[in-house]
Amino acid sequence: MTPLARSFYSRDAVKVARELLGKVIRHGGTSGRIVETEAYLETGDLAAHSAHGVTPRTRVIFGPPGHAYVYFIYGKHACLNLVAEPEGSAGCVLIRALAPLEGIPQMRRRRGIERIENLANGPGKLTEALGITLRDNGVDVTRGRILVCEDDFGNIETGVSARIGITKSADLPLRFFVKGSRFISRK
DNA sequence: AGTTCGATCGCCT
DNA sequence: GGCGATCGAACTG
Repeated sequence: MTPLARSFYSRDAVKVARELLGKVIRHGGTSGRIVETEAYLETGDLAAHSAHGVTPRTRVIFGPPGHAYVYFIYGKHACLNLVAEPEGSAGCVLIRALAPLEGIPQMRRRRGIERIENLANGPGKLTEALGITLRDNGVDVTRGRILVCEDDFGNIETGVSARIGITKSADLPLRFFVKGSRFISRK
């Protein structure tokens, strides 16, 4: 399983979000297939953390593509993004759900539940299942502790919808998911 | 230094 | 389907 090249990420964030479906994320002994993503854009997107420019938190988003942007939300959860667009531009992709592949017993222990559909069917759940924390912010996902690899699955039927859980720029069709997957966070 | 608010989750009814 | 937990980032003064 070869990691995706940096050139994969150095493109339009919408394209990257779509094409990440079916790819595999690994961390430690755990991995999962991406079944749900959301794109966050540099322009015309008030929901993006980067909407108000570079801050200590958002600096990674403006940095080189193919790195992890991990942020803390609601006093509890870490969420994983992959930085897209060339360095200096601010697109990124939120990973919202995974179909668990390897290390499922460890994921069950970390999550404290059994049901496989619920191990990684949400942005806060999948970081807990894979053991990804704020310390992984800025990691190079083409060669670091977190790796994103080519898939060997067949064609994917892609669904599109508005993004989940936001109030600003809420109607843009920037959520992508594997149609019919049992592992997505919502229909 | 104080305030507001959030790209969520899980428990409760 | 509704809501409280929980805390850091960003903004205000």
